[in-house]
Amino acid sequence: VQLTKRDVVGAAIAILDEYGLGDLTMRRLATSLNVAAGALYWHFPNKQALLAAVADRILEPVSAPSEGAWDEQLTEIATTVRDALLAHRDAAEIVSAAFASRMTTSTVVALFTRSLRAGGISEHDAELAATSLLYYVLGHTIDEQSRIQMDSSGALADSASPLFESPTATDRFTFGLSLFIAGARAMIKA
Amino acid sequence: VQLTKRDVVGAAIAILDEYGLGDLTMRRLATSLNVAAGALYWHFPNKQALLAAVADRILEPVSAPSEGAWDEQLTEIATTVRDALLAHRDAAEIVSAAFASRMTTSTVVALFTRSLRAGGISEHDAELAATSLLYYVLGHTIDEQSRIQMDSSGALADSASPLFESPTATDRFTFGLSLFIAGARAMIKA
DNA sequence: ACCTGAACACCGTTCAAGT
DNA sequence: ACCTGAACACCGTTCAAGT
Repeated sequence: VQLTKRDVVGAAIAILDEYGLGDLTMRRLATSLNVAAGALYWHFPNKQALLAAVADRILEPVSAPSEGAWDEQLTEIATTVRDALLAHRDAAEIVSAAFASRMTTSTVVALFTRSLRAGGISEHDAELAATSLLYYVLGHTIDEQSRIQMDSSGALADSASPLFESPTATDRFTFGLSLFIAGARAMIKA
Repeated sequence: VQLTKRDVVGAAIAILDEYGLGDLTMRRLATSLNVAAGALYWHFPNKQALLAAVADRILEPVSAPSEGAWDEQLTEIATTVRDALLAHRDAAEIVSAAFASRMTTSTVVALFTRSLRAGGISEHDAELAATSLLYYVLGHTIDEQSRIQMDSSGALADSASPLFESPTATDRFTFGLSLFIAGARAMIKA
């Protein structure tokens, strides 16, 4: 059978979850697909493009928020994004790089922008605020996820999955999120 | 003469400014110092530690803010950090990685925390807010700096330095910063 | 104490040639 | 159209041996 882009991305995520980004090399990935390394370059122009596809797949579960107040929608989207990132090892770093390289097709910024507009913020300001919020979510989750990696040497006997959400990390995330929303609310009143 | 850590970090920053992070390899760095690659490993245990030292050097110009209102202090610190990052190519990425690896000796979070405390926020909340703000500053500047790199192919005939601050980028930065400060202000009133 | 030379075990990417 | 084999030009890191 033939190799599809979907297969390649799936295998990449499998390596990611089991061994981490440091071990996600083109050669290793090719081996796990029983294929020569060069074969990957027929499907993707380079590693960066492959990682962008991985980032898109990671963000796939993020969808439009449920009906509700704009601030509740922001919270829902941000939480969903964080959950999607925590579901795969080093995902925050990969998605962050994909955004920086502008190779992702993700719509998270658009989702944030729409909810902020619903709150009565101008299109221009909503876009700026949306990217600011994304910086926060990515920054927080990268930090959180790198801490998980460091702690994994100290082998904690906790949940079944190695990728669990620490309750205090969730609290810290929620705190920064509400700080942001309070700022947006203040901007609306002014 | 002998090689000092300071020399190594200085040479690393010189390569950074001229060729970027992608070209900052241990071998290239050693060559620029007229030394064998192995010599670097007498001064630093590994590349990560070297980059952490580079990050510390980049943040050296960041110092305590002048006397004034807490919100003005926050703005001053954040602006100084951004300026320090924009002064060297790919600096935001390096500093971000250094923070994630917890190898930096930088005191920026402490500076942010102190000013927030001066505004009347509890120690606990001030620390959380300080890291949130740092995530924003780093996220924004990484994005901004990666854009500079992409544009440099389109060769813009602008300032003398290739590392200039785009006025609109500064506006965007200030917007997110004031959003954050508005959130902090709302928290104080509550 | 500080550095060299040479090696080890890798990388991403390209490309003629095969099917 | 899709993939292999083999090469090119690199990496970070280690370590005996030198001074």
